Amino acid sequence: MHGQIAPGQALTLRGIGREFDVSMTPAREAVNRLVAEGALQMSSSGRVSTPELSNERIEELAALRALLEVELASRALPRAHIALIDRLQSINASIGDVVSNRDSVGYIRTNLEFHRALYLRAQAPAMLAMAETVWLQLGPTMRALYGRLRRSEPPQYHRLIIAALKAGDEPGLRLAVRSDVTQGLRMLAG
Amino acid sequence: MHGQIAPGQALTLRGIGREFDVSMTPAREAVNRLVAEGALQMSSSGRVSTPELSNERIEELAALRALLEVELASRALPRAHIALIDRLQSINASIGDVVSNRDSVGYIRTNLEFHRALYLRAQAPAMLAMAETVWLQLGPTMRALYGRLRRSEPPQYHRLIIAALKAGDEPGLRLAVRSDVTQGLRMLAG
DNA sequence: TGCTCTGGTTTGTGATCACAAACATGTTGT
DNA sequence: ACAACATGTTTGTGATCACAAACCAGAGCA
Repeated sequence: MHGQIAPGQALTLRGIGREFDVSMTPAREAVNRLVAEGALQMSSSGRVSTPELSNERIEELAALRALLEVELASRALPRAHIALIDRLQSINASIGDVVSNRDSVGYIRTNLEFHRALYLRAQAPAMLAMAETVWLQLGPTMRALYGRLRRSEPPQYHRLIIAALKAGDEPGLRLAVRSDVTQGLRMLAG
Repeated sequence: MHGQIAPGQALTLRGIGREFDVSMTPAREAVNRLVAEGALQMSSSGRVSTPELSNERIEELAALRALLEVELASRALPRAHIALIDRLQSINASIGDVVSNRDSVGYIRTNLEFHRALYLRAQAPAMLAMAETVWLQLGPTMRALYGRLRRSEPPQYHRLIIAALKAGDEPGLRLAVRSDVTQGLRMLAG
């Protein structure tokens, strides 16, 4: 999810087992779960690797993010108190740190932490789980994205999201979330 | 997905293995995948069972169905030729057969087949996969639903969906799909 | 130089086993 | 009568093994 593995990277059960000092069995279980969620792809012969997403697939997943996350943000809006907004601003500030360190994994993780903190207030665990499944599918690709656009500051739309939350402006919030979610990925697919 | 298992039904790895004449290992893999997709729940001690969904969860999953399936139908609309509409009408007719046989599993399966046939035209595999994940989570609950409302005819909204497809009426299609998807589940939750 | 075959090696799969935790059941004590 | 306990059984977990399929590199040939 955090882009620690590049797209197309092959994985073996014995290799994963060695890496985490377990036998093949727990590695198999973990891999099976990730395949079920679409985070890893499995060839007909059973070999697993991180997926290399086509442009069509990236656009589809971006559309899914927009669909799900706009709804989650909308549901979180009436429950968004000042403590949440403070926390979002704090997370957003720490994105600046990782950005200056050229830490792509840290950037992705902190960015998703921003979104998750907001969506947790929606009280919609199944919907949040689906959004996280999409994040999981996009993880390796987001790493590649970060390599292309050399960011120097936190995402601009995060400020708009916070502003809309403060103002209780639902249409503005929906637009801001949709923009934030599709912005980067559209560039990658194009 | 088809409601063959009632909500709250407990499953054991050895039991599944016996039922399908395999050892625990393939049963374990299948169960793990289904747990990852939310189709089965696993207690802290590792016992698995079909979930008994709370009303809040049912409403959330209904909202997810509406969100995803309205989008899928909308994407399928420009590609919906006469052959697809014929097929949808054929499937819809066969719902009448299973309904008269009080065959709840057949009813659920045919109903989902109707939706899948439409959504396949959307050319959005990731989105369709998410919709099917929701169906999977709702499977046991839909069986219980069928027991309460004793249907005597195909879903009324299926006719509206077909009519909207014929007319190329996107707003009408969205409304019809949303109604069809939320109608039954709302009754179950209420 | 490029293609095909052919060994050896790697890899996933399913089965089986040992073990500990959890469960159910019957017993005992108050 | 009821609760606490003890015991025997069920169950999931992780490890290991045998095996077949897939992969890969090098040799041979056109």
